[in-house]
Amino acid sequence: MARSGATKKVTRIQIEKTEQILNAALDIFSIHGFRGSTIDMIAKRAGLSKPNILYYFDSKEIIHAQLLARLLETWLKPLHHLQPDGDPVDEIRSYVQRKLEMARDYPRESRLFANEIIQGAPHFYSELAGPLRRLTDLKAAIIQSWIDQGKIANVDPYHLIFSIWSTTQHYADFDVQVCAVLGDKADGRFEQASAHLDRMFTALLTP
Amino acid sequence: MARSGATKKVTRIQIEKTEQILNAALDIFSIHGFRGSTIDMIAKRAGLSKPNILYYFDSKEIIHAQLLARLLETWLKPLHHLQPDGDPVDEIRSYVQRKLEMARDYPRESRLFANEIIQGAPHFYSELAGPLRRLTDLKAAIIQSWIDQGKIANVDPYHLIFSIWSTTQHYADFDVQVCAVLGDKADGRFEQASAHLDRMFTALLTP
DNA sequence: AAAATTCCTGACCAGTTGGTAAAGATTATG
DNA sequence: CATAATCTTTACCAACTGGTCAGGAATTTT
Repeated sequence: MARSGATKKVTRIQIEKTEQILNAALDIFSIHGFRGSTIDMIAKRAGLSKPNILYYFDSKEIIHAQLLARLLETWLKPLHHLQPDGDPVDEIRSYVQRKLEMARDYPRESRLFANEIIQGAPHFYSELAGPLRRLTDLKAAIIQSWIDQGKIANVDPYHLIFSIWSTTQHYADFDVQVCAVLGDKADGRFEQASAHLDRMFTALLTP
Repeated sequence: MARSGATKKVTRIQIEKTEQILNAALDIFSIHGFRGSTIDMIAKRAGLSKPNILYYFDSKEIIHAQLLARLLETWLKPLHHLQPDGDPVDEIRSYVQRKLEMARDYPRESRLFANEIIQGAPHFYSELAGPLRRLTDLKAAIIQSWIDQGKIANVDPYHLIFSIWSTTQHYADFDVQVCAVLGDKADGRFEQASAHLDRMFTALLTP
């Protein structure tokens, strides 16, 4: 049975194995989505038996929930960095770059997120309507104040943020398509994307 | 047994029911992906029994394959419209608008596509590397020629196209997130997006 | 309206899936 | 080193899944 709360002591093996399982589960869930993944797939990937997985996590749903819970934290971090001081255009440009780096370095997390949202966020809606919305409101207000001060061009702050999310995550979620279309030019795709997106958002925002 | 090729005559009922089934299947597959969907779900949605579904389509995979086959056609149509004559900036702007209209009017198709790509395009890769790539190459060349003639700003044609795909499809695939973040402003999301994307790509492309 | 064809259903099957129970193997602890 | 606690496996189960089949119902054709 999975350790619940603070009642029992956490052993070395528990730490190792839960990490191992969550890592394997991220591989599987990020590709097949929740319903398309099986505990056996996760077990095989983790090099453990199915009942052994269920010794550490009470159910498939709990593994998934734990991955999503970890995810939001990682996911919102780059947006937290967007601060009112400093040059506005540079602030947004470097947010774009951080987001693109995340797409490059954490594609599994991006796909897990995308899978969940596409399916209507059945396990994640409260996080969207709660923390994500609050943070977005906060940062949209900062962007709006820059607009009001004439420091950046007049854009819809929310849709600017959507554009940043979509263009950067595209390079994680749709990587197969990007590579298929680029062919042998695909090797440098993240550098090309970096330059392109920098140019695009600079052009949009420079007053 | 499913009618194969031109050997047998196609009846009225066959036309109605196959349409009904494909429509229901699009509902289901676009939400749950291939592995996450069951024939029973499709049957229930179509108001038919499971064996009845399998009377018209030999297998679950064939239903999915047929949806994907129809999809590419619809999907590439807006890009076909991008023509070398006419004002370059306007050509691209209206491509963006057509793509956004598709995201608004055909969100299920967009999600079916997204699900397939996120999972590594297991049933669709040849379409990506074949027709999609060829068409993209063609249109990228047109865009490049506009750049060479100094009619639009210097951008990477491929990544410009990726930006258009990602920003527009975002409003279909991530609709739940968009609505959750926008709250009561969500009603006008497509009009806002239209104005925002028009501004963004105009700013990017105007020389 | 009879015959031929097409359509539909209930019962069924074999394989998969999430999850359990109990007993054995390993590790930590007094 | 004995003993308690933790960890792992084998065997298993009930529900679900894709798909089949034989026969009955509806429809079309003659």
